[in-house]
Amino acid sequence: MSTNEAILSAARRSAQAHGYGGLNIRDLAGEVGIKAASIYHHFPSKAELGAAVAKRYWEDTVADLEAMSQETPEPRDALRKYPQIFRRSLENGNRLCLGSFMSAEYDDLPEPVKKEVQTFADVNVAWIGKMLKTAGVVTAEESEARARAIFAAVAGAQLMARSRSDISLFDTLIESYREAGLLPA
Amino acid sequence: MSTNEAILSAARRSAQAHGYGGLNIRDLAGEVGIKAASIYHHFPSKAELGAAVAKRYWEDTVADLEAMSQETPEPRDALRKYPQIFRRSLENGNRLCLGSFMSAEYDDLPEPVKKEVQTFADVNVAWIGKMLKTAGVVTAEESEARARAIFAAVAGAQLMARSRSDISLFDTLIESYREAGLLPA
DNA sequence: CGTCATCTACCTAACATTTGGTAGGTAAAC
DNA sequence: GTTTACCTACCAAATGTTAGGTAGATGACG
Repeated sequence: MSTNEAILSAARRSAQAHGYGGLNIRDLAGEVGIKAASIYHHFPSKAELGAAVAKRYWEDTVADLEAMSQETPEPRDALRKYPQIFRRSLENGNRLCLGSFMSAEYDDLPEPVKKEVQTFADVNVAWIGKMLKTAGVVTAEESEARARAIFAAVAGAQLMARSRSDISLFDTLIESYREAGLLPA
Repeated sequence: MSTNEAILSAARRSAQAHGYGGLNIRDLAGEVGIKAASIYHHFPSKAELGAAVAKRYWEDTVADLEAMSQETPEPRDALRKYPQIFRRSLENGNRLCLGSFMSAEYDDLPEPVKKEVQTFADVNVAWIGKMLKTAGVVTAEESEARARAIFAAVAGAQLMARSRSDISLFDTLIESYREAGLLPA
């Protein structure tokens, strides 16, 4: 793994735990095993690093979602697996979805970071919407609105589970969404 | 309004916009119209101030919820109004529910603040659960799980709407929850 | 009633630490 | 010999917090 990638991945982990505001150049450098000043050899500023992290985050998410619909061609089944993406963050050190954390911090985010955060939500909603439409769970007109609702609800579930450090709470919340009819059973 | 209350209310507004980490003693003092050092005449530390803010926040929420079930005795109708509490934060300067913001920051919160954040979620879930049970929307055993799901979903909707600075998005998300059957129509 | 001590609510001034960021150097790779 | 990848050493700003002081209100007491 190149140093560049090591920085991006450490920064991502930190940002998922402490947010953009809590992301700290010195600690970040320490985790990568270099000095703080060396970070600036790879990224011109914290803002640009943050934007790069957020960009890579949604790109990885797109890849995960594509892999998911490849492995699970039945859109209903793929949709059922969707919450796993958020679950994995919790498994991985009780971390939050970067998009959720940065949404909370949104007003204080540098402009380039804001853009990428928006895109993260967009790609999620687009994928969910496509699955809904293909599966015929709801009408085509409703599918985008429903996709947004699912995305927001799953993010909320992750937020709540995290504050209790309780992954099983996440599971029961998702199960409740299914029982209520928000997610396909 | 006493200085003490002025501090609490300004701190609350700031924390709802920037989080606990983004809450800043100097700026806070500036908004109240006193100097930073004077804050420490009223609160021993930022941590204790944060805890006081969070405590007052859920106390106010309890009062709002009680008023709501007084004004709207039919629990189904009261439940329908529940999202308004979150909507008001968005109306009031695109602010987030303090509980949501602090849930995101949870790992970095001082201990006294953590406790109050938990309580905020508890009182919300308790109220929603009581309404569900009284209204008979779901079985008594399911009502707590469903209450948690509703709380998490509404918080998620607020988070998403905020990052787009779009209150109407919040409304359509809530409407989607109703259509899907998560919230009573 | 007057005066003296105490308390309240604020202030100025500073301190230590943490932060993002820069200047300039070094040593190996190409 | 230029470029790459890192370093040491520093800076300026921001942050939570403290020390110590002041002006006015309050209350006790001769």
